[in-house]
Amino acid sequence: MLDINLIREKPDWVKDQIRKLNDAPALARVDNILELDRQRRTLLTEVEAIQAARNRLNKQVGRLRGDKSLSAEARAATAAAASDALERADYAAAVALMEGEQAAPPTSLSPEVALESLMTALKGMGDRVNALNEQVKEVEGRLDEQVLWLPNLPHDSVPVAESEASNIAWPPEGEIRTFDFEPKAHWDLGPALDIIDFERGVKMAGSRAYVLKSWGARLQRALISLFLDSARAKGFTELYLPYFVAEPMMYGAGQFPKFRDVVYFDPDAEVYMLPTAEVAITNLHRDEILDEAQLPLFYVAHTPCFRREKMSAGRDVRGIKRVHQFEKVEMYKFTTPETSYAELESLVEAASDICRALKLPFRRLEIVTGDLGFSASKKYDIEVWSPGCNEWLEVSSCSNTETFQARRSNIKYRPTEGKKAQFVHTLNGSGLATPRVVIAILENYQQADGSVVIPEVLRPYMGGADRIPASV
RNA sequence: GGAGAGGUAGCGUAGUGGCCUAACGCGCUCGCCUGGAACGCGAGUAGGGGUAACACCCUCGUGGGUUCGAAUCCCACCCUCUCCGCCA
Repeated sequence: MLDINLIREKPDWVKDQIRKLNDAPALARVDNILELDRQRRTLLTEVEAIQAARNRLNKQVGRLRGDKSLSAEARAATAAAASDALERADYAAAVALMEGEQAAPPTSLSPEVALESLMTALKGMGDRVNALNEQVKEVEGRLDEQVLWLPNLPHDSVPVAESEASNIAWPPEGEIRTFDFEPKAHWDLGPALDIIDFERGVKMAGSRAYVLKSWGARLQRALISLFLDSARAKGFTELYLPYFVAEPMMYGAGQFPKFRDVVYFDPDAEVYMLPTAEVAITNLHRDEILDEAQLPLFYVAHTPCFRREKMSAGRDVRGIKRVHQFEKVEMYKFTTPETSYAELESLVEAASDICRALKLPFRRLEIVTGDLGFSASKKYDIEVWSPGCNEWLEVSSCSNTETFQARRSNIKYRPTEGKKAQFVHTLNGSGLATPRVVIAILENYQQADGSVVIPEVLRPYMGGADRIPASV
């Protein structure tokens, strides 16, 4: 979420930043937001003035009724005059009369009647406050809705370009193997090795469902353990998380409202299945004020991820590259603003180190403004080479969202030097996502005889086995 | 799922319609005292909105309601604890 003060104070700069994202609908919202913000503040000024007057008047009601030093005539006069002032909506005069700052002219009304009329006037004032508060709520609702649709703004270091076609690929690391036979794609290798069963997966759960079997299931479980251990060795605290969350968490992480389409929802329990562990970890410290001394906080969690892939229907339909349910290990950092960009670099390195350990050829992709996505200020992807599919597969995406998620989730920290609490920066990065790593291992480590060599670093997690045998 | 008890500022607690502009204790910060500390004494110590800055407004689990006025009364919901039932 962007800071409304920033939008109000530098609207043209904000618009320039959004233009870099190539997001016309978002751009159009800015003027709308400015207008709603103006309306909101105008209404607030009015309602708060009435509330302030009402608070003071109410305090005087008890005194007017109970003060024995006041004569019946004086009470009647004050009540009648204040009541008249309220009729004219002259709140200042009513306050002055009730607080005794201003003398009331005599009245012919009885104290009872005058008091009754004052009560009626005060009631009207209360009704007016309620009506205005309704309006404030309505305007605020529309304002929030608009602001929640605005994407994060890019960091100055992000290359400005229109689309993903311009993403900057860093030189690949690791050896891209040359085969003396035609390398197979995983959708052929998997069934041949009897470790991926597409047909039975689809039978049970529909399109894009799959079953990992035997060495396939074991390979994935080994990878998850490797990923978690690798992060833990770098100081990340392991978490076991709920796999579903209540709606506000989806807003907090920036999934909602824009990506409502991609999540699974249980309408009875009113909970949403995680599309990524990032959603849960972001909200771990929701509504908290952390001490600067606690920061940075590093977390890692393995969770399944559930995505409807509605918007990608028809893309990557073969194999297990794009599926409704997959496993991911997610790394996450809560940092101060001063350190977040250095932490982003080390986060990408942490993901890269896993590819190095698995001896998979990989490259870093520097994401340009037009492909940044909704929540990131800066983003790098890690892609591994997949010789069977003949493409680079995204296995990690590392982002610094700066205060974007922290604002939505209300996560602050108190600086050591006594200043006011301010928003933390949050970063997230996969480390890594399977089954894409399963794909890469099968395709990169396949042998002419149909077997697949198990990367050395994984063998301790697979009972010491060094190979997935070709025949069942 | 049933019964009961609760939810008040970092923590613990008080507060049953206006003196709550939320008290007190602990913790924390600063000052005095001291050679330096402890003790003692004094002051400060939630968040949000709003303003050029004040003023001011909102928040006592959440949302409604009653009332001139609600932490306090009424209704609904959420969560925690104790007991019971069911259960991997």
